[in-house]
Amino acid sequence: MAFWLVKSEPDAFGWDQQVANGTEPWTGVRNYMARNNLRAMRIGDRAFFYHSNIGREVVGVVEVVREAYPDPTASEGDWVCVDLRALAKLPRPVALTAMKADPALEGLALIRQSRLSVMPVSAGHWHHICALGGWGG
DNA sequence: GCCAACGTTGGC
DNA sequence: GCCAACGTTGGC
Repeated sequence: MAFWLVKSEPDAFGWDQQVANGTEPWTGVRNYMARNNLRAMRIGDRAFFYHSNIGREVVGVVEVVREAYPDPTASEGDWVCVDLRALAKLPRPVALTAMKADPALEGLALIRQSRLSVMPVSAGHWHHICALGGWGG
């Protein structure tokens, strides 16, 4: 199983909506590196749900339930989306500032490459952030 | 609201 | 194919 992190501005689409919808097509990615990451996702992979701009924290965990398929919101180009299902809310959201300050999370793509919207997370980093969030999952 | 980072576009 | 201009993202 691989681990990922996806970003969303809560203004546009937040964790509460993800939970309300259950399964949600993760559309609108228009960046090649992010697209490559979407394509590499496999059913059963897990991803952190991160609130950018407002909150700036990891708030929950989602699971990949459908692998990459053409993004219906793209009028041209070969962009893809995946379906993500809400799995768990973190008992304690993990703030960007906390992750930046944590030596165990050195090299985290979220910190290094702040503009990427879909990124891989190493197993080590994944488990560390889960622990910070109070989630045993 | 500002600005740095950085991906994309387009002129040459 | 280089590089300047531009647009967008996202932290502060």
